[in-house]
Amino acid sequence: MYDQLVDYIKSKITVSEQELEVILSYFKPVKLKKNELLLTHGQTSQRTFFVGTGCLRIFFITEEGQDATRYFAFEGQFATALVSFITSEPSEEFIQAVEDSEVFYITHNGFYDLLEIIPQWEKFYRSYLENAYVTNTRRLMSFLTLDAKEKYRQLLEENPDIVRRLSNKMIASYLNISQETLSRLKSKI
Amino acid sequence: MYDQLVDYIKSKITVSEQELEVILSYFKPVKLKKNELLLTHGQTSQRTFFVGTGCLRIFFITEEGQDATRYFAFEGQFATALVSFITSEPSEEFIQAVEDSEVFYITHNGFYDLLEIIPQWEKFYRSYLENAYVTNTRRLMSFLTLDAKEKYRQLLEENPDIVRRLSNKMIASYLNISQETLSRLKSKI
DNA sequence: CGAGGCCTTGACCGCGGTCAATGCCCGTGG
DNA sequence: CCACGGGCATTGACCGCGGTCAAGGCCTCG
Repeated sequence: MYDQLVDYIKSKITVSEQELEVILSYFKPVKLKKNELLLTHGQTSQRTFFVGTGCLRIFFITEEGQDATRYFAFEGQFATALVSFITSEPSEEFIQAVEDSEVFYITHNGFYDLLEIIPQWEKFYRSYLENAYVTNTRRLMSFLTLDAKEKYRQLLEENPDIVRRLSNKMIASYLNISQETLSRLKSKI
Repeated sequence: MYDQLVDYIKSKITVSEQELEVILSYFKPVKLKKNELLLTHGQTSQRTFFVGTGCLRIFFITEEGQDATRYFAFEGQFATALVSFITSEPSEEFIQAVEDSEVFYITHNGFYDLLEIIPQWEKFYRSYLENAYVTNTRRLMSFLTLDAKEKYRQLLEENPDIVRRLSNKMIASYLNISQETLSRLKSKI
């Protein structure tokens, strides 16, 4: 049941079996129903999640009440409201299960304990941060350069899963366009 | 002459004098004229820069030939085309001196050597990545939620230096609005 | 002194957002 | 099992933000 998580960790760093056990002992499983929130605006992000089955999304709500999705995490991916996790300040972002899901979490304290206990964990965190940075920067560049249609095209190419699996509402929120515009785009393609 | 750099490093991590010397030995100074490029599109980002005097900017050019600035680094700040530095792939981004500048650089290889040699350097990199991530994510959120006027207002509050010191062209590029729009905004405030 | 770059201002217009109406699908309870 | 209600998707009408194009003035540097 922890297999996916083990595979993921081993794909990033080299650790002994003992170390692996220590690492795993910090992760706890949780089951989630669709739409359940793991973190809301104003709370401090104290946990990082690994998705076993289902899907989580990280999003925030603008002053006008629209939601904007920053990230979807499917099976085998990590996710958290990273800014708040790093700064320990109240989070702008929400974390929500998009479908019924089974996830594992490690607490912020646990995560930082591991940085002290397991030398390789620092490398794990490095890789996590690097990935998060690259993903986010690419996303920033897309928003600065692409119009609605181009954003949708890019999504179709680079993340067809998202389009296949999620509702228009979710997709529109991820592309930061209105549902109506997305609907019109789809009918034209 | 290396004082600023020393202060910066000491503010981030605790190192012995010997370690500090090792670290500094990896940094080389360069003088730059205004508009000089340190990296252009298609090259791999092999260096990270620390600004002693002057200002660097990181930007990229869209298909329509507009430039969009991702980051300004003033005195006492680090800067690089981080995505390319991390991935070792050709950079989308350019690095340019906005003014006559004096900077120090460390090469990608040097940087990774230090990760092996100086245990604390891993922590330095961690802090660097965390900052870069937080900055970029906040920026992404601004672009998703604010209109032109609000972006300008936010800039005035959070980075008045940029407004005071740089040309309208630079500011507009940073806010990702046209020079004309910025000009109209300024006249209204 | 001339040329080129930057800033400003006006005219125009297109992308994409909002509002509203309608249809569809699905889950829930009588 | 069917009826109803609520959420999601589609489509049309409208319009405003901000971009482009163009002209004119100013400053700087060679």
